[in-house]
Amino acid sequence: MGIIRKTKSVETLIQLFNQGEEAYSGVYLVDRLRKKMNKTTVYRILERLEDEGMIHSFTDNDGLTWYAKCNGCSSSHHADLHPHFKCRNCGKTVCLNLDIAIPSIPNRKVDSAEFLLIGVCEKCLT
Amino acid sequence: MGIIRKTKSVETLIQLFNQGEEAYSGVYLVDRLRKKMNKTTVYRILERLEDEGMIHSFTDNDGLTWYAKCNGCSSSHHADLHPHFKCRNCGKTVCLNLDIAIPSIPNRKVDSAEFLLIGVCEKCLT
DNA sequence: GTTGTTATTGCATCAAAGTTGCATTAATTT
DNA sequence: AAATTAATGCAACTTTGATGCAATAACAAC
Ligand SMILES: [Mn+2]
Ligand SMILES: [Mn+2]
Ligand SMILES: [Zn+2]
Ligand SMILES: [Zn+2]
Repeated sequence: MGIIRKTKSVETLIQLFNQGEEAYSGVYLVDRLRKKMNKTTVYRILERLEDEGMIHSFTDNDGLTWYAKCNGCSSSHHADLHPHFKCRNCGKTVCLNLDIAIPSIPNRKVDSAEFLLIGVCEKCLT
Repeated sequence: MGIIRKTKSVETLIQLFNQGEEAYSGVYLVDRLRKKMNKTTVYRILERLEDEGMIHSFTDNDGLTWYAKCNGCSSSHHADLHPHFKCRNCGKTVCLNLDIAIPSIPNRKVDSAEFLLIGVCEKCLT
């Protein structure tokens, strides 16, 4: 699993993620690429890019899945323990380059965490 | 909005939440109460209980909605800024009575946060 | 207790976000 | 250039939840 062939569709998505540090929801990507590729293709490429360690995904408070470029991940190791920020006004969502302290909980093993901050972004504040 | 009439179905759900400190997913509740009430009714009562401030909801990493009893909330004020823990083995999910420090982010206003810890619960560890 | 009002429920139907099976197409290998 | 097989498109499906509407049942007024 993972990307094996560099198709036109794969290139399109990779380029999109490399453009900015923004995160994109699956829904948004399907709509934005509607004319270039099928929705099934979008989701399958996202899955492969994630397997490869090129992007990571997370779930927002509405249950939607978001995707963003990884920083220092590989197919063998996904190191994406950072919070995300979602603007409840414009929807723009980004990765936050912050360390979050994972609280240790007695008698439980914590493997991963999803931390989503919801608020108003810089643009929407002014 | 909010509960107005104490129906049998409402009583059933309230009792369920008062039994333990566990969280329940909508899917689980619909299935568990399948013989007592319609799934539409389950979701509508959950909505009303949340409006009332009796329960709160959050979204897990699979996009499912979970519900749990509130501690000190009212219809006017929902104070549920606490993390949740989900066992990836048995699925059991609970509220954690921990303070989480909401990081302040320059130029952004943070209103709320969802913090989900994923790991293995006490029972599944042993 | 009976009657009237309207919140609540059940049922059918719909909607959105993905997922799956399968035939076709197009990268990549030989 | 031909063969191989990963990737794609399309249609159909699944799951979670929401909605419209007629029937029912709380609750208030008498
Ligand atoms: Mn991220
Ligand atoms: Mn909780
Ligand atoms: Zn914004
Ligand atoms: Zn467990």
